[in-house]
Amino acid sequence: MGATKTDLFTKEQNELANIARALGHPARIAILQHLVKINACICNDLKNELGLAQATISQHLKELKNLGIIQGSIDGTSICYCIDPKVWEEYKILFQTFFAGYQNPDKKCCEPGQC
Amino acid sequence: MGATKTDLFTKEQNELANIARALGHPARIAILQHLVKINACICNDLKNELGLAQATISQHLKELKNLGIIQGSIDGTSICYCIDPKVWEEYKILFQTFFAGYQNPDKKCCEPGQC
DNA sequence: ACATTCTATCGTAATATTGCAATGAAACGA
DNA sequence: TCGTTTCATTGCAATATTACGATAGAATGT
Repeated sequence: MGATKTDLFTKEQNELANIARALGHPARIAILQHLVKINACICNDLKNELGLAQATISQHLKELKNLGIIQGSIDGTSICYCIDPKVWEEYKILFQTFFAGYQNPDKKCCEPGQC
Repeated sequence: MGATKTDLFTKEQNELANIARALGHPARIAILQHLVKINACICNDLKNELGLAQATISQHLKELKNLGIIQGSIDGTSICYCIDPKVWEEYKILFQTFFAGYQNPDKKCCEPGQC
């Protein structure tokens, strides 16, 4: 035991959970926010921006790239990373849909005798 | 090493990452979706709904309760869980804001010579 | 060719997460 | 009171994540 039992859940549940888990680290949030802020590609200033080692940043970038939300292209000795607009939009809608599903019920929840 | 270096990041980044990580498991997504679907409190049918052991479900519920997105109230021998509308709305806006920050730039990203 | 720069990968250690059986604790009904 | 039901907690094992130093690979400039 110890591994997530993905087979118990739907494809959609696993997908949303995967995206959420990828966003579930402040370094990766910071990377994405930085990319959003400059609204362009970044090449080498990530090590100064975050306080982490180069190898660690590379790992986080790899996860975000695996998720598809960022893309990298080689530019000489450095690599340009930027947000993939399509995937960003797709995930945005996924979260929107998830959160939009809930409507605040007028009747109070978890009142005695309700269950 | 091995622990996340939360001190390197802002409170907002850590908060968003924490929420995302809590959503980063299909069982917890499934629990929330189930709560959304019935739009009321649940008391005991979670073990049948998911295929996990009671102890495991209890753990996931605890995490969601710690996050604040669900609340539980005692009803006899069972416990009613339901979504906390305020927190749900708060997190909904947090993710909306995060995703809304990015505007698809008109110029192509990661073109040669751009960096 | 050689040194330099930038990034990915490997190896390793520390820590966190996931899952379950077993055990507790609290409320209910007979 | 005693057994039942329901959920939380504990203890443990398996797996995943995080972080970094060291190393390797690829492109550039001299």
